[in-house]
Amino acid sequence: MSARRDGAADKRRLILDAAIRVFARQGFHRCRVSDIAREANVAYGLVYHYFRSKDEVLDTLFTERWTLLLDAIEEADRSDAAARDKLHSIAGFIIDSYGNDPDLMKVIIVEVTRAANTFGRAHLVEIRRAYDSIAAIVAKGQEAGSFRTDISSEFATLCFYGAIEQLLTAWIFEEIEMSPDEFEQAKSMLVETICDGLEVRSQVPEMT
Amino acid sequence: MSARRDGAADKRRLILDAAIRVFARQGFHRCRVSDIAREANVAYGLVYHYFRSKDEVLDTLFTERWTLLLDAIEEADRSDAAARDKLHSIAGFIIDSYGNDPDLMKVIIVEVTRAANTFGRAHLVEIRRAYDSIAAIVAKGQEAGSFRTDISSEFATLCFYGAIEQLLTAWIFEEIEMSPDEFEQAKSMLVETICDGLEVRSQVPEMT
Amino acid sequence: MSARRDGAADKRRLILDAAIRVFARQGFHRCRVSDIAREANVAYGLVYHYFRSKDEVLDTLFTERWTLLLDAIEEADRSDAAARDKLHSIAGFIIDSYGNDPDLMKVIIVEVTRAANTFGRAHLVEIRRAYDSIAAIVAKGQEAGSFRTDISSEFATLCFYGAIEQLLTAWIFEEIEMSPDEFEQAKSMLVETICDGLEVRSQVPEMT
Amino acid sequence: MSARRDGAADKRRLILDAAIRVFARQGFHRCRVSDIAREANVAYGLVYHYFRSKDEVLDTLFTERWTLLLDAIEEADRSDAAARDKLHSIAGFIIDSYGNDPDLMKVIIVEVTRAANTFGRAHLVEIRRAYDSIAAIVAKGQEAGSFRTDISSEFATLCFYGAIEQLLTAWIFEEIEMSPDEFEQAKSMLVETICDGLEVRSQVPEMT
DNA sequence: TATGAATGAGTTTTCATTCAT
DNA sequence: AATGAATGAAAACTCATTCAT
Repeated sequence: MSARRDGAADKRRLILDAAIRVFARQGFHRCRVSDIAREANVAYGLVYHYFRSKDEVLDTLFTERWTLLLDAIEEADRSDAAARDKLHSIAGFIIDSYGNDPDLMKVIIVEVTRAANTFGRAHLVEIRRAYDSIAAIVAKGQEAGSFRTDISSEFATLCFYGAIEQLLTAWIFEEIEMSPDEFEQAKSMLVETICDGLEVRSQVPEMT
Repeated sequence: MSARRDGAADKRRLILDAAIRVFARQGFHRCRVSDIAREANVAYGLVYHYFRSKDEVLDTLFTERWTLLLDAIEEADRSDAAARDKLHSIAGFIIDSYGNDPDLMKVIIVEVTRAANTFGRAHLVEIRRAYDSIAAIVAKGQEAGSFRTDISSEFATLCFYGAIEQLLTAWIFEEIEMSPDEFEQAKSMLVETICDGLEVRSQVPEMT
Repeated sequence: MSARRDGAADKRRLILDAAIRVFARQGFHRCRVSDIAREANVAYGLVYHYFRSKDEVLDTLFTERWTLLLDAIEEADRSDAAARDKLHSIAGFIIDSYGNDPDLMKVIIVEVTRAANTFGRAHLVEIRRAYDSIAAIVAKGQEAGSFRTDISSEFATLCFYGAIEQLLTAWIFEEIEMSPDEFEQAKSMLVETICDGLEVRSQVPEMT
Repeated sequence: MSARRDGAADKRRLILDAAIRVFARQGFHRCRVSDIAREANVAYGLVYHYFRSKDEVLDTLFTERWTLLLDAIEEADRSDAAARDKLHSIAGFIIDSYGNDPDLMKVIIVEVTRAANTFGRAHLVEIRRAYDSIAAIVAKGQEAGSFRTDISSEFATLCFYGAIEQLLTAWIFEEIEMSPDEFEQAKSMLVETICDGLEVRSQVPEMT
């Protein structure tokens, strides 16, 4: 939280980072606290010095990251951009998060966001807050006339977010290596799919 | 699998059905084998007479259902309908499955399909087979000229399936009660979103 | 509780008896559940099959025995004997209990009755019930004119019971071997001390 | 032990006093070293600067107080008073100790004197020394002809001390508030019970 | 003297699975 | 087929103690 002694090893951070790697590699449940400690090169008990429980380690990881996501969504919302572009920037943030730290995103998605019975439930409020913010963006797009109104903003949000998560899940589990270019393409394709749809537009040209 | 002694209580089925309820209620991990036995009104050991392990119970549940889904997808594919209608029928099958047996679908989605680290991984092949079949439908739509080709069929599939799953997840965890009508609407809105997109189509009428 | 298969080893009883020996030898806290299991020649988990926790094992041991004591006190109370004789029979019951099963009494006294901070507190109600019953006997003695009334029955009870417990504690920890005769003597001396007092009676005016 | 830098806060004493409160409140086992430190407003490690271990803190507390008791017994013994009065003064000292510092006496009784399996065993020698000194007083009373000789001095001591301890235990756990007057009464009643007995003396008067 | 981060051994409890009947 | 007692491996968590400043 505060700037600890510069240069000195911040063991708390060390533990958190080790946990990301271990959770990503073995999954939260298959990983013992001792695995985290060993990965962090730290004594067993130190994990409990900094965190009340193994759960709290994951909670911390999630909250750290999810806060950034919520900020990003809100920032996107505050801009003057078109709703479509706002969605692009949100998809972009999430995909870039994955690009920059795939292990962390894997943990967050697999262990929290999709773990509906355990941590997903525990963090339901925060997760829903993201949905709500996205829905607000869609709603403004509807008011502005650029988004259709026969599909509720909540429904649209589920589709949008569901598509993103499924995409990342595929990357994670198919262990697909993505190039920076491919990330950019994915962002665009995602927004195009959700905003323009898969169907070829009824070609008007022939009207000419 | 087969019709056992007719009329006699099929304890195996009893156990499977009890497992659905218990898994749905408590989650796979929070439920003990004894919970299943008690719910089924059956002796502890009988579960192990019919199933090699607790895992196998869930595996069985998943496979039973997923086979139906694969059949439904293939049947949809075999029809002459437009790609869009095929997608509608697939979404329809999944949503109806939820409508008819929400507990079972909850278990399948929460414990298998989204449990990327555990059963999701174990059933990756079967899950991917569904994706592939859907992707084939999309590809045919592209060949037929009704679906755009700048979005790969695999990518489109991820968006489509991700949207469905996110939708069901919301119903499950928000504990939203849905009427038959709302189910129908959801099917349509889903297909419309994915096929037509959220954006209002550039109005051509003025051409007239 | 019920008559289990006669002759067959009643593992529950086996565990309880093993626990008495182990608790007596090492003390409740210094003894691990695995020690009980090993002493009983039984698998670790079986202890938890029959008892919810290590605590429950001790609770059971205590309650089994304490119930007998309460019965003995009440039976003594119901007799027509003089208050003094009732006290004798209570002291007798406790001392005989020790004589017959010193390990069990050691456990009960050391781990429950004197463990004021842990199990003593948990069983305060039952312990107090014994005090109350004894006090009732004293009170009747007072009403009958044989016991002095300037010392409250509660106070008298504390002295009486405290003396017994201290006596047993000494036997337990000094590891004094007592012969049956000595036990009988102890009973009498205890009652004499409490009822007649240590001081020599004002000698013999009646001689004159 | 020694008079440390006068005026300066004697952290060692601070820790001891804090330990009394914490031990009394939570019990020795339920209290962590950090609880003592926090209660004393002192750094964690300082406890270990002054004491080798958590045990040593309790040992110190016990020994400090028990030494006073031993002194008091010996002083009583040295006086010319009757044995009965000596016992009164010993009971008085213990009861006053409780009156003046109930927390400390609670700790000593609950955690040491009655904790037969742990600290009671460790301090058996010192505890026995008190018994021996009391027994010596009784023995002198017997020699002087005021105490009956058919009850051994050791036995008498157990009754006397057991009664006192049971009394204090009741006060401690029933959380009975005692007034100074009641303390005085308790002292007298205790001695009367032990010396004169509970029974009404066989009335000789009628002989006259 | 004073601080508090760092260490790691120790134990209960859970529960899937096996097995004798 | 049916029962439920018996087995034992596995891991989180606690906390006394040490140690570097």
